[in-house]
Amino acid sequence: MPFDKVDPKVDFPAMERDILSFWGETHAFDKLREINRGKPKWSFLDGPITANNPMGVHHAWGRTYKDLYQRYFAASPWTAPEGERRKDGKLASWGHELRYQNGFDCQGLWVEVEVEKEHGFASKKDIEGYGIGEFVEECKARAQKFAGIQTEQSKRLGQWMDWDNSYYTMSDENNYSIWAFLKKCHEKGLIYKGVDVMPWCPRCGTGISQMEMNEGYREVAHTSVFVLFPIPPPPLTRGDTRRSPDSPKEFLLVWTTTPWTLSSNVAAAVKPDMTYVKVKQGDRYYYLGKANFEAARSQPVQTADKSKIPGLTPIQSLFKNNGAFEVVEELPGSKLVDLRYHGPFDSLPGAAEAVPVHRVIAWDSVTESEGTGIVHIAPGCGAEDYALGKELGLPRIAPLFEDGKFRPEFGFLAGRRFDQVADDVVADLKTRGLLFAKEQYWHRYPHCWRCKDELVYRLVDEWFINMNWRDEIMDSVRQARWIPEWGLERELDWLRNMGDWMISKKRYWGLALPIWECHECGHFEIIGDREELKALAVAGWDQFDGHSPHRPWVDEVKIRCPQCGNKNVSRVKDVGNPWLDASIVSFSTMKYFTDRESWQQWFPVDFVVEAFPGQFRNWFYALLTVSTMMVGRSPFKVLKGHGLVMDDEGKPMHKSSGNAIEFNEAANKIGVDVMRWLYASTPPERNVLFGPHHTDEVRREFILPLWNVYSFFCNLARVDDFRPDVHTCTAAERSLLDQWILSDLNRLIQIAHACYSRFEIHRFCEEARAFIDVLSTWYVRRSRRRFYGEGWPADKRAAYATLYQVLTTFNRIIAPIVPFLTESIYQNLVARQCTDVPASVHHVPIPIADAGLIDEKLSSLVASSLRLMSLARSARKESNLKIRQPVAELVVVPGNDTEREAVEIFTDHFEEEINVKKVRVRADRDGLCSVKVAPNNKLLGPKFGRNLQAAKAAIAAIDGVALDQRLARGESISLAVAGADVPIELGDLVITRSYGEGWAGAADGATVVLIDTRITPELRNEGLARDIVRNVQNLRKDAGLDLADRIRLSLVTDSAILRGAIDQFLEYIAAETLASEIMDEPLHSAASKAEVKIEPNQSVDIALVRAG
RNA sequence: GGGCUCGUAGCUCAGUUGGUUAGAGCGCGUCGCUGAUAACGACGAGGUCCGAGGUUCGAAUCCUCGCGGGCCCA
Repeated sequence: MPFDKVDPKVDFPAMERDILSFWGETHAFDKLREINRGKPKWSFLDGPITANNPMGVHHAWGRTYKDLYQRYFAASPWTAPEGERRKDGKLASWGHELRYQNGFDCQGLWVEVEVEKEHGFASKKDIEGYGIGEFVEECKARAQKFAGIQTEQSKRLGQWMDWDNSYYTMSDENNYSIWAFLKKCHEKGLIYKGVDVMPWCPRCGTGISQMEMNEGYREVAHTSVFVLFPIPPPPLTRGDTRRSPDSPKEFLLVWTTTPWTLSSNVAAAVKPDMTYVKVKQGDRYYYLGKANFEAARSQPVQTADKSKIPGLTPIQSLFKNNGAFEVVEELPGSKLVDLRYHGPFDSLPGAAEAVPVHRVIAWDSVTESEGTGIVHIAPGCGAEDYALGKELGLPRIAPLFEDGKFRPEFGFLAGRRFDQVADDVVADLKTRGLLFAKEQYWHRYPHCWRCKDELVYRLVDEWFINMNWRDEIMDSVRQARWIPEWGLERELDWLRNMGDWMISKKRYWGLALPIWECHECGHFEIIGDREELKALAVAGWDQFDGHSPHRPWVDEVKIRCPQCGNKNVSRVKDVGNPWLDASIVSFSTMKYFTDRESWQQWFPVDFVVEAFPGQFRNWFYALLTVSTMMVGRSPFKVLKGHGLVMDDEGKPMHKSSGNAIEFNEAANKIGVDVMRWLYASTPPERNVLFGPHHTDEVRREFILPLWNVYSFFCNLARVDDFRPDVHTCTAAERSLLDQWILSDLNRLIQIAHACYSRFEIHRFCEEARAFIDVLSTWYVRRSRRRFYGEGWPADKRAAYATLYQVLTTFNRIIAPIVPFLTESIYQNLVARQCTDVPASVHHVPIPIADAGLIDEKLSSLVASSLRLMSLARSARKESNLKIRQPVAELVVVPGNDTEREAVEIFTDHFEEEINVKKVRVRADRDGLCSVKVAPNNKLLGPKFGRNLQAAKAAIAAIDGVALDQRLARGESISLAVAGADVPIELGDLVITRSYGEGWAGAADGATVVLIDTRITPELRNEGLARDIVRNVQNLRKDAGLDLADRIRLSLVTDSAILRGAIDQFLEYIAAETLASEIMDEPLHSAASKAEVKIEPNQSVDIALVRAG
């Protein structure tokens, strides 16, 4: 069957869609699995994608890696790079059996938030009013819907996966598996219910874990206040009439950025070894830190628009604003400790517990740089405050409900949200004379990562896994290979610093924590699976049976307390932290609980790959933790992380900033092969910039050159009826360039195996790009005339056979990266031409290198000639003679033996490429040039040390030409510096040369290339003839003529010079332009004609028409 | 606040144990080449190597201190 015609201007996205249909119709993926069934296993575990929105292009990076490595190992030789070769040359052992299981992350707050948005819900009350069951079903449906959309998008990306077998973290299997894990933790006594002050989202009504909090910091302004804590005067002594007992005149000056927490003040902290001052203003005395008092202050955050953020007034200036003051005493903080004071809101019933215990306490974390040096402590409202209060046994006042509103016992604050009371707190303090100053304070404050509401620190009950076994997890971490390497240290660092794992969330859509807690005696049970629950159930099983283990159904089940016999023990209302859902998948999805034998064959997995921002503390962490608990080892052998996708300008892509690119849009516009190549070629630890600029570059520098070589080959092969099985050649028939390109090809195959198998694909991409560049701009460029002749002489067969082999082999080794393009090429070049070949390129084993074809010497000869060629072009440029103008001679003074040999071997190529009549090699430079001598500091530095400057001066005085000749004769040279004669060697000097009349040159290092610039009349005529040929060719092309069409050509000119050139080179012109006839009179029937100015005042009228 | 890391051309980035005139790709300009090419080639313009000190004959490179960005932790 002839080759299909290849359109050089192909529509890649359309071609990709055709290939997708082809794969579908031929069941190409199923076929591949069939081929590989029973082969050694290669195990990959997919990190689940959040099934909550359609994919963006940033999802495609990781998914490109996942697909390309799976495609590689599905067709790789077992022992890369050598493999095993059978007698018939085919690979004996290749390919692996894979699982191809994709994962969807379905449960969690992010889905809830979207469903809430659809209904316009503002709080948890709305959800409960709507019905938890309904709500949960809608969350399920949403996850299902977007899993479907993402599946279609992933297929478009080219991912070959067992889509019908995708796992969903919301599945019963997954949820019950987590129950088993939690039970195991409980058996080791690691699960506990903790009270903690933690970040809390009042809108979502849930605690926010440490890992989540890190994602939500934003810069905001808060009203901060300087507030006075009055110090009650000591009891009156006899005769003292100056003070009245109920109006204190001494105050602690306290600063806080969260005025609402003053309602819950318990203590005030100072640093004992810090210096404090007592400042007198009017009849009042104020205590505060000395350094704090004197320091300049600045906002912790800056924005681009500085005018938006006012500076902070130094405390000293705040005093100045109120009139004269003086520092009357300096004292250490320790003197303030134990001082009693009146709290700012002691009259509120809710604060009553604290009133009798208000005092100054010692705390080392107080700083001289922030606030006043006296810190307001509210153990119910802040994490550090809580820790300190716990240590000292202080009472904890928790003023807020779940929704962030004050409890009724907080007087004028009752029922109002914490973030809306600052002004009233300030006003109230002011009325009572306790406000010293207020200001707008800019800082980074945590916000809910999903709904963006401000977080608040709140005293809550949550469930935790004690992580005191972190050392075991660290051992697991060390079992894996981390790419990039620093990932290992990063993960260990996280494990060292992390707190206990908070696994509860006060929400609706998620894992139902299997904790049944008895409110009579406080005992709690952790249920390990559904059967266990059924066995323990004393009520509610019927309502639950038939439902997934989710709220609200599972909440119906009551058990009997094994400790106190209470028959009404309910599940805690909490759902699980969503990272639990994804943490278990190396067990749940791989059938640890249901088919242990199969699990053992796939675990630990060979490879996982995900974007690393966040995952060190999320999925990687969760996966390692669970696996270490379950089986005491890392669940993966190799972990690869990659960076973020940025926009064209390097800014992070965000839906909200409007620079995110939808996957579908990009796929339809630029095609996915381009996208995949861009991702594969980016070093994983870097962020990738994604945008028209970068995708165009990929298309231009890789995809198009490949396509062009392919279309060049194919379109010629079609006309010539090339048959790969018939038109073969022997090794001896191959030209040097053929041997060279096969050598480079085989070297590239070696690199390919090394890079794929070590998961360093970007290195291979760079090599492949360089290969295509040199194939296109050198091999094909220099070989194309070999394809043009009639019949099948040996050289033409060699050219065809070689390029065919290069294209098909190269195509196979890049196929995992660009599966569409390569399938299209394979179908045309191989599948349609040969019988008994696999139906898809992805069914073909990836070839191994033939080391016997690798010729390092030849590669360096070609590299040298490319370098010389470049120098020669540079010399031509110097001569101002365009390349169409032939010149008499090219002289090369080689810099080394390889260059000498390259010129001798590739003389023909030099003549054609540089358009010279003769190429000559000269051994020496005598008489060619003048010489300049400069010092080589690298060698002379150590030799002369501090006399280097003097040595340089001596060298500047040397006569270059004489020195050059002496060196060429091998004489020794010495330099008189600072009274000593120091011998000089050849390398100590840098020698540059310039050239004489009639020659133009270029040099690099020891290499010199010269062009004879003297043009004889004959050379000039030939140059003009080439100009004419070129213009005729343009006209042919414009006229839409086919390569092989013959023409009748008319060349009319009144220029004697051009006439002479035409007459002299008539045959040459006719041959080059396929003109069967050249006339010197107008051709009136011509379809194409043009007047062309060859040189100033030298024009020719060209007209042509297809002959016969 | 602590740790890590980065700062080089308009942009994205190389730059080896310190050593000649600091490079590449993209973009820009000039010229050239082309019947596979949406290309390609030659040349050119474009640099406070973040700043200030120090070590050294010599610093983009090593040291110290700043400034700025990123990441991680608090």
